[in-house]
Amino acid sequence: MAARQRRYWVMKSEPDVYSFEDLQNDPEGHEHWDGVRNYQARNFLCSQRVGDPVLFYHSNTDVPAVVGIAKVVREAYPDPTAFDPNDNHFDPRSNPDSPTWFMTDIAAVRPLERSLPLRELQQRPELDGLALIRKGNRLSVMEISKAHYDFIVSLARKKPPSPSSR
DNA sequence: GCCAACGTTGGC
DNA sequence: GCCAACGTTGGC
Repeated sequence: MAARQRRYWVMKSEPDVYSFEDLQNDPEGHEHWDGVRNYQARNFLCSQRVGDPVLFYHSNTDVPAVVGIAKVVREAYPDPTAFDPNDNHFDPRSNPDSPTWFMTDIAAVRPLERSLPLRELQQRPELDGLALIRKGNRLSVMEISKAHYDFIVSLARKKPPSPSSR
């Protein structure tokens, strides 16, 4: 059977809550991505396959930016926080017999050579249409095209734009 | 802290 | 099924 086409992802996290450094330093080498309670993001999670590359994005911080590369190491399985009445993400409609919410495990691969601020990404015409830079975007898990993924990874190897050129 | 964008809820 | 109200996200 032919292998499924590789898909590429962006996953957002607030660095005050869980940063890329936290992922790198995780004693188990990976972290489960729980707490997703948006159907579109859930569907993306369930489409992830082991080995898929993930861009790690820091949101809700001084300089929102893509900071590192991770990868999927375990495919979707039920998110137990949905069953826990004491958890912030408790959802009484999800029951263990037919769970509504899922999570995947991801592991850090490496940090980018330099982090790429949202502001800079928004200025690159090559990234037109990228969901991450669309205003009002609130998804914590998004798909990204291979072209956009490759462009972002290569952009991190280039020098940042000089302030005078803005 | 403000506010725009968006998803969800619930009255009708 | 429509849509106003509300809550949340997240850039600024």
